Amino acid sequence: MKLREDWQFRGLVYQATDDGVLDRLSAGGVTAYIGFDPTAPSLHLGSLMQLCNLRRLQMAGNRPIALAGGGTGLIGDPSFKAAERPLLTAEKLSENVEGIREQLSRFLDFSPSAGKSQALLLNNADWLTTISLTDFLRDVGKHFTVNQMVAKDSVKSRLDREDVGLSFTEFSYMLLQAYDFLRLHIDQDCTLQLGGSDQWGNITMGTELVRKVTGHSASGITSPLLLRADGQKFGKSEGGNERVWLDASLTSPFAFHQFLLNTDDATTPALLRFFTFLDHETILELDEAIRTAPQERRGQRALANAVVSLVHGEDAARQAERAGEALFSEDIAELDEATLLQVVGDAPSSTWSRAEFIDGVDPVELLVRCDLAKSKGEARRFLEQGGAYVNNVRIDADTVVDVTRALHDRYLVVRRGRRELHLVVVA
RNA sequence: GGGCCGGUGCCCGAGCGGCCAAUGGGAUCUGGCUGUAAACCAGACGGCUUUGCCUACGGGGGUUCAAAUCCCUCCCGGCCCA
Repeated sequence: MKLREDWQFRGLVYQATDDGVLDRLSAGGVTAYIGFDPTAPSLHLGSLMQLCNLRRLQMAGNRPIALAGGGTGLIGDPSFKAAERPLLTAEKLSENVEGIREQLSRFLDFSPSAGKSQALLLNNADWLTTISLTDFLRDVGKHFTVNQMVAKDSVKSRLDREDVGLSFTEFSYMLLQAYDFLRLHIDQDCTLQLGGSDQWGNITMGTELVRKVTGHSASGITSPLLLRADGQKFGKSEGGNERVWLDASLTSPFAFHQFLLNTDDATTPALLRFFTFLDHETILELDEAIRTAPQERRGQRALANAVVSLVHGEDAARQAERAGEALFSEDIAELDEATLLQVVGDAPSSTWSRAEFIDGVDPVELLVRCDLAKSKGEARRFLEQGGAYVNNVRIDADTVVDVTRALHDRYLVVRRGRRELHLVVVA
């Protein structure tokens, strides 16, 4: 299977600078890079597509470069952002870069045995923090007009806004990214940059700079923006709501698995294509299963298992799946101790002394102390609305939670709503 | 530096002296239906020792019986001018 056909089947290409680029990738031997913003100590679901794409092109015999934005992160990418971002400190950034390095190695082959397609991780802080301002303005800035920079869609909304502006710092970002491409082209013979569709403007700045400085042609490919069926962004939300992280300590494999399992029918076929390495035949079968027997959710199951396996390993995926089944379709009180612990194993837990349960614990306090409610008011609300459960039995504000409710005489599985869990161990 | 406009709850955005913990929309959350989905319906959505109290409308100060609302000042943002 040629990479070209595979990428077309999966719909991985949103825009490309030229038609030939997929053929060159299919032939192998191309060096390509994707940038990752080290704005957090872990990559999240939004980066997963880019990770998969790097992996795909490496498997096709090309050389992937993952570029950590330790330098560009100091500035902040304004592309399609509504407002200026707070600047991160250099220390924080280098910490984050380390975390990301770890995760990348699960997706890419960094070992010498990969030969010519051995993956590379670079940090643009290495060159961006050392180049002098005057050199930069002469060597890079000279090649672009403010006119064309202002015309970019990625910054247009910010220029039109009446309440917020666009600082020169952020405006310069696109030049820094263009310079990255130039450096990688000169130092590593890199001829292709990939990214999300929001990166199109930045990528074309890079291909242009490479062409102007070296006379060589460089290419760019963007992937479609991941959207849920209702048009919302997928896997994260700008408003600081929860993201789905690839780091197991930030998003447990169980939570990750559950998230994917709950993907709506309309979005699942796309995610199977973007996030998995399943063959085409299997994917088409799953498409069919989603259409004809949606209640079985075979597509979602395959998606969740494939992605969690990829990110956390097959054992973790199996365990997450088993935990979900036990939690949602079996009577939790029937489980033996070992199984129960496996099921709720990676939920947050706390240990309470037996003495606290002699007279029973106030349900309000229980929810708050289990971090399932942010305040007592919120806890009362959950109880009133019927959104609180102990061992899958709904409780209300008058329920006495004492040790007689404990499973195996020591476990209370406290749940809020559909799937927020906390395990209380009675010691 | 000057002129003008603006800073309200997670976001947008009303309010412009008391009836304001603050209309409305979005997001979010809980429940119902269902397939641990979507759509839809219902409810909740600052905190507490909850018929009341406390904290909140950029920060500080003031006027007033009473301020998100008026005045002063500082900080921050936008537009225009220098």
